Amino acid sequence: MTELFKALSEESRLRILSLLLNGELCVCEIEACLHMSQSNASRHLAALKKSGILTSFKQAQWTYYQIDGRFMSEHAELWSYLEKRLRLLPTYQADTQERQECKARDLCGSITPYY
Amino acid sequence: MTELFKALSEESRLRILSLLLNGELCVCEIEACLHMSQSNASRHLAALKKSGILTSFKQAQWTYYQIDGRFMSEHAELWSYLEKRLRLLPTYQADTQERQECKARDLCGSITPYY
DNA sequence: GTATAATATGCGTATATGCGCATATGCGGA
DNA sequence: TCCGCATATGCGCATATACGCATATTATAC
Repeated sequence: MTELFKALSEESRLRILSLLLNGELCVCEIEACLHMSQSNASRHLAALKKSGILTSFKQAQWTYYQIDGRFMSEHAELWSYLEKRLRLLPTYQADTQERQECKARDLCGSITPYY
Repeated sequence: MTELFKALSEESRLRILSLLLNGELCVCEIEACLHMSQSNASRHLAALKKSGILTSFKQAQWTYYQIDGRFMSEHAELWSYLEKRLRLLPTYQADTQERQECKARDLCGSITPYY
């Protein structure tokens, strides 16, 4: 239980989660949206995955991370709380904006081109 | 938001919260139930208070801590989640047992003698 | 196979956190 | 007012965590 809260007690990780509310992203996209170093992004994502909040899958040379469905169902109330609060983060608007620009620039060979 | 999760990401503090599910306790009772040092108990309680989860009131020379009503209402979903999970902590049964024995021994001049 | 790109990880450093010990502060009773 | 108990807090130490830099690993394209 502490592991879960530890994972959630870091601002960068909460911002990552807020970005993932709108669907999966690869490491380099997170990196770009949050202006953080590659190693830093990778580590935070690994931490969130280790705690059970995220899952990942590989597509070519990219690793995509997304919210774990099991996490959402097994921690439904916590997740419902998070979902609302993450959108209220002071950084949410700007980060989401970056996300769109990032997708528009098609950084990685977008795996989900049609939307 | 990270402040809240930071407060919750420590096992001793979660155990304290689990004890407070059954009503307010003073520092020395927490100390006795969880077998922790006085300074340690005091600090954890101060941290939980600072994060907005607990409130305190003084009664003679004792400081009593309890879950803050505002926290429960302003973070209703999180609280609902916590309430359930705290009772599932592996330490919950034993800690609660200690709590009863503690109350029975009437460590401090119990402020709520009749129940 | 070789080169290149994306991601993961080892290492060192700075900072944060938990804890014990000692001490300060607050409160009540003699 | 002086003493004793409950609580808070300063200090030092050990450990954990976040970060950057460099390097390893994995996958693709040539």
